[in-house]
Amino acid sequence: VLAPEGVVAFDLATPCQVFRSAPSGVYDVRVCAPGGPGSPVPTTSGFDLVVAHGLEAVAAAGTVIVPGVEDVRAPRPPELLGALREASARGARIVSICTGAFVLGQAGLLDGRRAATHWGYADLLAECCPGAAVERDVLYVDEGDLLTSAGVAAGIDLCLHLVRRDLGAEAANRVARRIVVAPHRAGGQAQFTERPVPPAGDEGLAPTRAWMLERLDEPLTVADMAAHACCSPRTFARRFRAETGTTPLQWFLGERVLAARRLLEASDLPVELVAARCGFGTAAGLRDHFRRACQTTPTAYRSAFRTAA
DNA sequence: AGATTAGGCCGCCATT
DNA sequence: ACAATGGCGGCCTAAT
Repeated sequence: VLAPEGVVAFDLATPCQVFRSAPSGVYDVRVCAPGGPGSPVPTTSGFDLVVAHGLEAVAAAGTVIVPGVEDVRAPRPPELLGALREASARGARIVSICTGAFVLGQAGLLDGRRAATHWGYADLLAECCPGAAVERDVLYVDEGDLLTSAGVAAGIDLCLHLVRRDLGAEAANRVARRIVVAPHRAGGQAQFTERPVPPAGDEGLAPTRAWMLERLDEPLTVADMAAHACCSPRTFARRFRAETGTTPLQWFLGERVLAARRLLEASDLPVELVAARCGFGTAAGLRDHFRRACQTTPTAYRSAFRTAA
């Protein structure tokens, strides 16, 4: 995604590649499983790549990613805006990174939708695009067929989110490992955390988070967590937000869902047991949070991503 | 599914 | 003066 000139998003070992058509500045991403449609290029990852170029590619793409633009006010070519509108109307996923949201705005795709952009441009976007509900403090916004992200790094988070949705948590983790970034930053996470660098290893609350991860299946309360961190619940919550950008419970629930996804992908445990292992008291609880995070049910997710053992 | 209840979150403020 | 803390009350979310 960071590649400035029409090349590759992640790298050849990942299941996702991005191309840019030179004149329009439109990226086209294809993610496809082995044996999928298009002109597959074999890779070492087990996933094939499909190469596509130009505005014609937008007409066929399942996902179109619009990268950041420098002059956000500059009017974009009408043929580009038209191609984006058509793609969207036909059901393609439209994605923007950073200031790419301004292009979507010009195409009218943000009206009535929630959207994110770089923090330095949020006010301007709201101004240029009065119909859009600009979310200022999130890494990215997933509206299903419209996804927008804050700065470039948040664009990586968003793309990982896409890979996770398309190919499952395991594939996303492989990509994350390969490109050396954190495996999962949820979209709702704040753009700013009080500490510029997240405390690594044994600093701050990291040990407590590690401790929590080992107890995903236990009904921990914030009071319990605070006790482990040796401070009051109030202070714990405050420090937690400063370090992670979320609240203790939200982070914990997110990790539980992630664990559930991994279990669903890698095992045949009944949903009831998956729920129990991941700290959801009941399968209903799991379904509830699962739907919220993944827009599907655990069973549907499993049948889509269960890796043949 | 809907209502009740327990627990979490956050602004505010006094205290350290 | 200043920064961090922790308790309280009210609103909101999650669990039952």
